[in-house]
Amino acid sequence: MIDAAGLRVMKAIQDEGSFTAAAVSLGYTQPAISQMVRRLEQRTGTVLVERLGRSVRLTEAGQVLARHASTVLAALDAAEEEVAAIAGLRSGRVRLMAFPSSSATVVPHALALVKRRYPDVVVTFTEAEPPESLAALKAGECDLAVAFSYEGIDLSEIQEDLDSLVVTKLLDDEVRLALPDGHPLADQDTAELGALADEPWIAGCPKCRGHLVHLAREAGFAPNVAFETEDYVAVQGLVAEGLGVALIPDLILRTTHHPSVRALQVSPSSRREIFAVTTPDLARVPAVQATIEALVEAAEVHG
Amino acid sequence: MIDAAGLRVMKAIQDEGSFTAAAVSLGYTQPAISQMVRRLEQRTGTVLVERLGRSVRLTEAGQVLARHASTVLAALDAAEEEVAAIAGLRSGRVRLMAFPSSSATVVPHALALVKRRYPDVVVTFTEAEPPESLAALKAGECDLAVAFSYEGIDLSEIQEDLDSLVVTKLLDDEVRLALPDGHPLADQDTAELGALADEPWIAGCPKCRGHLVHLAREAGFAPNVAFETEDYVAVQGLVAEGLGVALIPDLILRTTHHPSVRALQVSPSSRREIFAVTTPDLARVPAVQATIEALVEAAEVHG
DNA sequence: CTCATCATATAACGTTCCGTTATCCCGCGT
DNA sequence: ACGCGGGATAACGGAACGTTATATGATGAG
Repeated sequence: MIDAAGLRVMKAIQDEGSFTAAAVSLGYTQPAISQMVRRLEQRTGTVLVERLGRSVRLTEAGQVLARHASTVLAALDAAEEEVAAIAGLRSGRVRLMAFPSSSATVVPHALALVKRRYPDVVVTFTEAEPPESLAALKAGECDLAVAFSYEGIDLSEIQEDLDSLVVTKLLDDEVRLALPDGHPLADQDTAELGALADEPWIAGCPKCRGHLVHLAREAGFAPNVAFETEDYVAVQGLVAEGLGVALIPDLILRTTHHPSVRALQVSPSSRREIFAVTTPDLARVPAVQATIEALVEAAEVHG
Repeated sequence: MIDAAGLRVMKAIQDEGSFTAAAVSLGYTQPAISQMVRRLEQRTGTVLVERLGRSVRLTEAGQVLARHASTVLAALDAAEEEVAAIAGLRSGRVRLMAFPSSSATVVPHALALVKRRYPDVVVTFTEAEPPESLAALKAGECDLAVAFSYEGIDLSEIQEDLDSLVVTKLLDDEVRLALPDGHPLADQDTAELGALADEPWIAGCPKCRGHLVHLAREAGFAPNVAFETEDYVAVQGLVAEGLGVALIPDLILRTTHHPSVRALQVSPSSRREIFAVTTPDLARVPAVQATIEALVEAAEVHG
């Protein structure tokens, strides 16, 4: 019934004292104001201005509208400014979820980049393995996920999700074989997985364990998984003590490498892909875009 | 750029969880909401809603708009309600100016009527003689004036003003001749003015004095004005003491009639007209209308 | 007192906004 | 596989709102 434009006009009339002056101050022509007032008057069913010969003056009802104008216009401006701030990266929030081994390397670097460039953009960060982070993304609990997929295996499995999501490749992460220092193969650069068929294995997260099983099957054996932990420091500790061997992504080894653990190339080589995932809508949010860009740059450094 | 309708839509989407539900709650169709959101998004240059397969969810920027919606809509509703209250006589203010002798009779009665009918309409009241009250009306210092004009004299003089004003006739007020009790003519019902050519005269307000002079001239003499006061109680006191004779409007005599003062009809008879005056714009303001109506009714009682 | 001037009102017109109906497309659940 | 619920899109009509051109009325100066 009554809108912000009407209030703005009434306020201008009160401030300027005439239709013409109000029109100038609002960048309109005089008849525009004249008609606006007439429309307002017939909508509200009241007289809003007194027409004196030379100038005009607001009636009580007109003054009511002019008085409320400030409130409404201020709130409207505030809303506009807040949105503009988000659009202009002077504000904004990104809820990021990443899996543990990325959160030690690429992610902190990217967060630092974002913070340096856009100090007022807040990136909140939660650790989560790919299945949960993607679920959270779809549930609207996060805006951006850093996930991985072992090449050729469950990539196609997630693919069904990925076609409705925006995926940005960050880096390839070589999977290496971790052996204790005194192990017979420890001095080699490369080892075939089949040569370790009889060793006890130490597995990481469920997804990583799945990958191990897959690779082992291709090498012709079913691994004897003696330990299971998501903590790769613990994995390396177990390996160092000679309690088993493990597959460890290179990204982790570059961060924390136990001195008594040898890391060999696996043959045939296996890698996991790490990428940033978000929804098509969120991909167009400036703060999310900025975070993805920072992740890409951080990945180049760590690649 | 951004208007109240847009905010209302964003809030409805947030509250209802889908475009369709929002459309229903606002009484629109679904495409209307869809387009509204699209327009808002391209105007602000930001993504406002995430389209998930089944439902939608607001982005951060969208939430900002939804949050501000309450403020804006509340202020808008408040403004609308206040104006409606004025239109519905549940509120409103009338600044009334009336000349002294009316303020003792018709005006208080009218004010009581207004207060009884519309308890929340406030009528403020200031005493002023016609020239000032009409000036105040044109200066915007009052909304309604109760004025008088002696018939055939300055009526035409004010007429130039009155064609641009709204005049409502209230009543005719007979002008009577006040004589002291023992005066030779005191026992008559009627007296010719010429018979009092040699008496000392007591004049009221400037306008009344003008009327006296005018009537005397027509009767063939120039009155000897011995006293001049705007207070008609004082006038009657002077008359009672035999210090002079006076013309006094009947309206006053009906309120306060000095026991030793005789009031005769004047021949030829003379009356003053009492009317309510306002501007064409103000005449359409409900509270002003109501006050005029009350004045008319009060005048009928006092007529 | 008349005239120039300034301000509002009105008429006529074009554009934009914003709603509608009719339809298509997609994700999801049976 | 199919139906259904929900959003997007196209086409269209009307109302809102701006413009220019012009009339009307009040005011102040010569």
